[in-house]
This record gives sequence, structure tokens and C-alpha cells, in this order.
Amino acid sequence: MAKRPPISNRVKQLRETHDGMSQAALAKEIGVTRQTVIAIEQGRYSPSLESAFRIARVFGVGLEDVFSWDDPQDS
Amino acid sequence: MAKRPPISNRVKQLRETHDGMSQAALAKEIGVTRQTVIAIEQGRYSPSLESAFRIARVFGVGLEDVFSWDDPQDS
DNA sequence: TCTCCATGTCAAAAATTTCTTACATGGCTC
DNA sequence: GAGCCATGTAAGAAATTTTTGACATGGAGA
Repeated sequence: MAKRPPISNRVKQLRETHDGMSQAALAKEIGVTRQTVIAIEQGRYSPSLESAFRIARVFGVGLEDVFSWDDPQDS
Repeated sequence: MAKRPPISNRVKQLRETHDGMSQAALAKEIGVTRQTVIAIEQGRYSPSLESAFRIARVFGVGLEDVFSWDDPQDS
């Protein structure tokens, strides 16, 4: 199965600050299913670059304002 | 099959400006195979967010300095 | 209470990305 | 020419992401 990726995201917070947009509404806007939004928010797997870009666009922010790389160790 | 995503990238240029790093060397650094690097450079599909972050890191730039969303317009 | 909505879980199928292996070409050097 | 190295193609297997559909829970409101 999929490992948890070393990437965290603020999708949930962004939804809240975006007029309490629901997962279903976000899913519809970016063209994926609600299951996908749930899985991304829960960090079960990281989305495709394409979905990531679409999410950032919906919220009008940069990709790295939504997703961030937080690998503890790495040379 | 996969559609070509509305995302372009400068991986090839970055390799060149990075001391002519080969595809094989880049692949090894980001932990994927050479085939994957080729496919990404050719835009056959967009990489996972994880691979995208690793590529940006290798070149010491931001994610959006490597990959950019170029969709004509959204509805 | 009953209904609606948002969130969440689960499982299996479908789609996409990545890997593995093998082979081809062009450039360069010896 | 022979030997490398970098790039490219191709096909199938493996892994991961996304979809589909069904069901459960809690909160808000009528």
C-alpha cells in the first residue's frame, strides 16, 4: 500500500477560510470526487501535480502555500 | 490512456544549467528511474507531487519554478 | 422526530504513474 | 572500428491515485 508521503497540506484550513466551502464543493470545482478530497486532507496519499495545481487555483494561492515538503532528515 | 496535462516544466533546462546533469544522474538523485525522468521531460504525464518536490529541491528552486500551470483559461 | 447536509469509513474497480527490461541511435574518443 | 555515454522507444508488470457505490455518524433546523 501507499506510504504516507512527507508532504503536508492546508486544504482543510483553506476551505474553512474560504467561506466554509464543503469538501463536496471543492471536489466539484477541481474535478475530482469527494473521496479524493478526503484522502488528500487526511494525507493518505499526495495528489497528482495536476490536482494540486487546481486546488491552489481555487483558493487563489501558490502551490507551495497549500502543500509543503516537510521531510525531517535529508542531506 | 493518459492525456497530456496542462502543465509544462523546465526540467531539461534546469539539468543543463546544472552542470549538464544527465537524466540518469537526476533520476538517481530524486529516487526514480531514468524512464520516469524522460516521460516527465517529454510531458507524457505529470509526476507525483512528491517527485515534483524532490526535483525542485535538487535544483534548489521552488516547485513553481520548475512546473507551471498553463491552461488557456478556466471557464 | 424526521430530514438534510457534511464528514467519514470501507471495499473493489478503473485509471494513471512508475518500474523493469530490452533494444536503437548519435556523438565522442581511443 | 570498438567502446562508452546520453538520449530515446517500446511493452508489460507493479504500484499508486482516483473513481464508484454503499453505508454510518453527528449537527442543525423544521
